[in-house]
Amino acid sequence: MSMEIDYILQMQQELSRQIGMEIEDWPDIYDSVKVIDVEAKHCLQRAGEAVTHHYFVVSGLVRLFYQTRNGKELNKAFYGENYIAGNLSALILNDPSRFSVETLEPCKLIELSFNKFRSLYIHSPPWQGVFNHGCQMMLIRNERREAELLTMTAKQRFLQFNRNFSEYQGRIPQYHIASYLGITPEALSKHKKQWLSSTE
Amino acid sequence: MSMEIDYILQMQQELSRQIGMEIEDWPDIYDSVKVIDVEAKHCLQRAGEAVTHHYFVVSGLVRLFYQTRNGKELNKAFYGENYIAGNLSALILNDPSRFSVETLEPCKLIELSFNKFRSLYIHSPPWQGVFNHGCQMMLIRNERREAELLTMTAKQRFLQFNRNFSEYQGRIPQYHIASYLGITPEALSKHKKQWLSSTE
DNA sequence: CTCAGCACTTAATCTAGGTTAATGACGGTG
DNA sequence: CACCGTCATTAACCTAGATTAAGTGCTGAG
Repeated sequence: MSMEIDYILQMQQELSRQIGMEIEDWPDIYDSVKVIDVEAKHCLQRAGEAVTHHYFVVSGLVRLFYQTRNGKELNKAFYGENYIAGNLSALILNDPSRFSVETLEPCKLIELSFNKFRSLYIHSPPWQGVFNHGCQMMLIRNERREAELLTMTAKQRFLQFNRNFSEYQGRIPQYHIASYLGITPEALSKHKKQWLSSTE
Repeated sequence: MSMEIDYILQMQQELSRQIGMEIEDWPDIYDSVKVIDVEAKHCLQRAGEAVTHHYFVVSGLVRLFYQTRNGKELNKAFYGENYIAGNLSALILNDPSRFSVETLEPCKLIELSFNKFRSLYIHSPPWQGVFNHGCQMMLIRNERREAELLTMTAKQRFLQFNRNFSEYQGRIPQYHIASYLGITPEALSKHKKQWLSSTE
């Protein structure tokens, strides 16, 4: 249990750092937070269902993905250590989730109650800061992604991916990378060598 | 000049309505705002250049678009009456604009100084509200767009476009619609009838 | 050790949409 | 009126990536 508190303090420090302000007075949230360990390939959230939790990643790696009507999965993002795999659009709109969330590795996560966070981000200044900063970062990220999907070829997106996600180098299976790029695993396998060897 | 004030009041009312709060104490901004009329196809912002203004659309229609290195333009969004064609990512990152802005029709615009808005959104509660709400709406919009680009075919995106932008029905030339969808005008022209006639 | 399952590769074929280029249909202007 | 520029259409051909279908290699459970 004292371990749990350590993780929560680590999260609060890390969030302070990310939003770029020193925060002293985090509200006590021990009652609405749980540190959990889950195996790889564990489903944390299913698209179309109501959101019950956000997840701060203490260790491990998770992916967010959309699903097409014919069952294909398209990866939206990957979140590793010290990031929150949250669902801001669900929080803003109070809608069911547009995407699913699944672990790629065994993970240690801090499970934050969705409803608790809803009241925190309205009433508690530090969490307000986390929320607003989160919205800004998501906006930037999504805009960059929009530009990539519209203006770049699969090859360019692949090279860009390697730069953007170098910190997760080797931890994301190739077929999940393909899915992030919006191409098939076969296409990525076919072109990979050529793409990596060519300049530009 | 009294006309100008009318437009600014209209803008403030409209913004209050959009962010869902009654705001009484808008700061006086008459000195950092200008009501301007511009012809169609007028360039308001060039990608890669520093942002100097945001634009509230009093009447008319503008488009935001990315540019590829080989000169192709990919439309990002269309903004009509009562929307702000702003550049939140530039504001957040203090970076040059990622996209260009151009009028599609003769427009009446309220030109808001970028720097003035930067200080307003930090210090003035109503503009803080506008900024935070704007971030949230952009986040939602961009996420929806990401999902569309990843999971839908050109046909599905076209039908979706007609639903989402029905308010601008007939005001956006077809080649700009194609560009928004991420296909060529020729491809849209070729498939349009079939796409519109088929169910789903 | 063996087998099953999963990630990845390879290759043949198919298709949506791109490219190029020619043709029309307007609408504005001299 | 004739001319031009802009947008839409059409058609012939091309290409990136999808689809399908075998295969390979590794790993982990029995």
